[in-house]
Amino acid sequence: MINKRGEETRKLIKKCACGLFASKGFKQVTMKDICEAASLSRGGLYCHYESTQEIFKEIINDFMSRQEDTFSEKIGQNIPAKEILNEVLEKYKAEMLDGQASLSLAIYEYFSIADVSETENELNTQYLASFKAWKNLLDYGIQTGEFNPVDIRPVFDLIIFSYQGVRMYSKLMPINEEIPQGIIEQIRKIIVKE
Amino acid sequence: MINKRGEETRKLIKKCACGLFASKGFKQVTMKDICEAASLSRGGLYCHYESTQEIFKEIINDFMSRQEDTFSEKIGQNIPAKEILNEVLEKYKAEMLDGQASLSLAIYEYFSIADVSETENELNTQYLASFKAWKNLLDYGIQTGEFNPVDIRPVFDLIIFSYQGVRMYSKLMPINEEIPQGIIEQIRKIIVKE
Amino acid sequence: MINKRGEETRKLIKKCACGLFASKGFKQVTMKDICEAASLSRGGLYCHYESTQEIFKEIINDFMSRQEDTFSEKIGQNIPAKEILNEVLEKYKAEMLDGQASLSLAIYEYFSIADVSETENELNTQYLASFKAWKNLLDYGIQTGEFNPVDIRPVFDLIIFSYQGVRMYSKLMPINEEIPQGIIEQIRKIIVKE
Amino acid sequence: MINKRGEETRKLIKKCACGLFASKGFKQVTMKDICEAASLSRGGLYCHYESTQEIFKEIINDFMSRQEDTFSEKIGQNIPAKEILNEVLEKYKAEMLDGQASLSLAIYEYFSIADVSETENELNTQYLASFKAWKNLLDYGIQTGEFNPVDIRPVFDLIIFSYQGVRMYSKLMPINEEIPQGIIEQIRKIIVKE
DNA sequence: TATGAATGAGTCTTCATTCAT
DNA sequence: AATGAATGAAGACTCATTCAT
Repeated sequence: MINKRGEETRKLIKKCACGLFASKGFKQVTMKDICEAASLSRGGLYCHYESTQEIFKEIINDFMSRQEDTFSEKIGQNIPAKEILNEVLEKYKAEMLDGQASLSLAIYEYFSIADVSETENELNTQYLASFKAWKNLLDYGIQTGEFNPVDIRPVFDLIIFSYQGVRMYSKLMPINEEIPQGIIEQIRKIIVKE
Repeated sequence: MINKRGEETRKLIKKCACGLFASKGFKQVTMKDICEAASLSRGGLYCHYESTQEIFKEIINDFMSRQEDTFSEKIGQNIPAKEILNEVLEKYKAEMLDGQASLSLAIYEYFSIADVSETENELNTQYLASFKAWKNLLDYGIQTGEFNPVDIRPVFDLIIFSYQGVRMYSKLMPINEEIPQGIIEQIRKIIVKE
Repeated sequence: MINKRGEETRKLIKKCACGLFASKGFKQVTMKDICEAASLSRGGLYCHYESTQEIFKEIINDFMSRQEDTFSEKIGQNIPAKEILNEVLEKYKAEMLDGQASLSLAIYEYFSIADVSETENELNTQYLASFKAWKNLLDYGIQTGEFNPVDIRPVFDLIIFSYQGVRMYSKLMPINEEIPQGIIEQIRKIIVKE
Repeated sequence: MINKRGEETRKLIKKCACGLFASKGFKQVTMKDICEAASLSRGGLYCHYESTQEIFKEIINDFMSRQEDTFSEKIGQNIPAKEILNEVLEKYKAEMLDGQASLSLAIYEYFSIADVSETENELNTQYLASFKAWKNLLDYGIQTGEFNPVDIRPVFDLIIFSYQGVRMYSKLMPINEEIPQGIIEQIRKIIVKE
């Protein structure tokens, strides 16, 4: 209760900062930008965060903690693998198209700062978590006979990196709907039987 | 040649700057960094280039002009499509692994700076040039019966974006040889008959 | 006593601040440092003191009011002059050695701030008070025949300034016991007969 | 020749900074103060010096390198010890009176900054050098029979620390001529025969 | 061409100080 | 009395950029 006001300010800061990071990348955003966006004084911002890194990290953590392994839940409900796959591919497609809202560039910049990447390779962690989820889905689909018996790891890599590649480029050149559409169809072809 | 020495200095500047861009990205490199790396005085550097943007642009242009459509030459020599494909995939694989030398991050940063991307979308140009080359190769292979009659555009997208995705990540997390290897094999499977 | 708790807090603040002043000097200590040292909030500290100057002044005043003319009391008890002298010289020696606890540097800094030294020259007041005490002692010793008939003022100056000089240096370079020991022996030689 | 302009600027900076340090102490002087005093822009000052510490250090070094052991030269010329002593004591007296021009406070502050005093205890070095010079003089005077056979070290300490003590106080309270005069006479009495 | 001194703007960061609670 | 969020000013530092030489 006592720090309710503080918590709200922090949320506001993160919200404003998130918009800035999405549109400008990581390095291009300064503490000054953020305090202006949040209508806070210089010192006021420093009450809550010491640096853009700290703010960004918190945004990323909030975001990642919201990411759950939705596959396993659906697998437990015996939803057909094909259906789960379609759903996630549609989601990926939408994200590939939404270049402006994406933090991709900021994330890449952030993780390319030396001392960050040394300590905690959260990107790798996220990659592994994502792999685990996909492996579950593919194993499940193969077992139910809906999917081809593909090599899971390379197929996953193909999916994830083409997805990331497009997300990145979507901020830099016009990506029309055909590109993500074409990519997810290729992926479906590889995975789904027939 | 009165400006021979000048040309050499420019080359030196580009070489030094290129190393900096590859390791630090675009924004993180300052004119000061470059003149220190090239052992030039502040004013000396400004005799040749006005900004980091100008230097970077020239580096990129040099690089792109070196990229030629090597496929068409080989196709003209009737080299088997499979062989040409293998060669380029091996090259891609090597590049995916060599994170440090890659300008990926710098390129993304550079093109994400608003006023640049407005004027001249060189990235899109490069994408289209690359597509043209691959289309030639795939058409050729399909015609000779070596390749499956794939949908050219989506297959190309899958190749190029997964390649770019890995290149980006190779600067941010450990990419072992399996990943590129797995990806190019998947691609081969899609393209090559049997 | 309604402000008992307030008085305790003030004492705590002074105690913590005193440690900071002794180790860091005057200017180097901020209100922020003090509230952290005293585990008080910013606003909490301001309830009691307006500035570091105010705190420091109170510390100094407390300290000075504790300094009483102990000589005159002892003289009244007819304690031999030699004995009184020995006692005070031993005390001085101990203080010269205890560089860390000394507020010397902070005092110098504090009094060298223009607007302070203009108004109230407490340092001079203290000097004069100290002189008065020593004059009593030396007169007494000379009268009892224990001391040489020295020129009181210059001898006092020699004592007090060499004492202050060593105290200052004891914070800045290693002062071993020999230095204060040698100094007080020289002083004794000057003062005490034979 | 090439950096003549630069060298002059450095001298100007040191001159202006020296005045500021003498009147305000060390910590109270900011880079901003110095560039204003020297009519230089912020960046211009940073071209030459990185910090007030660096400037101060250079001032001190310049000053110390000007300090030579003038005693030994005069001893070599067989100038009477008494005369040499008188000369140096007069010099000390003048310095004790000139509180405003003195860097004492600044020096004390500077050397009380932790990381400085750790590495290089120049104050101690200076103390030892000064002792060596005085030892030569006193030995010489004792040998010629002009001086009493005093204990050299404690007498030196008495001289040097009372001198330093007065210099310090001369910035903080009114020091009239009597004080230094009285002190040097006491010292003379101790040292000189009769 | 090349040097390096100088400028000035921009950002970072730290605090004294205030104020609603 | 006490909290801690917020303000705003001061100072540090870094660079892009210019210019006399």
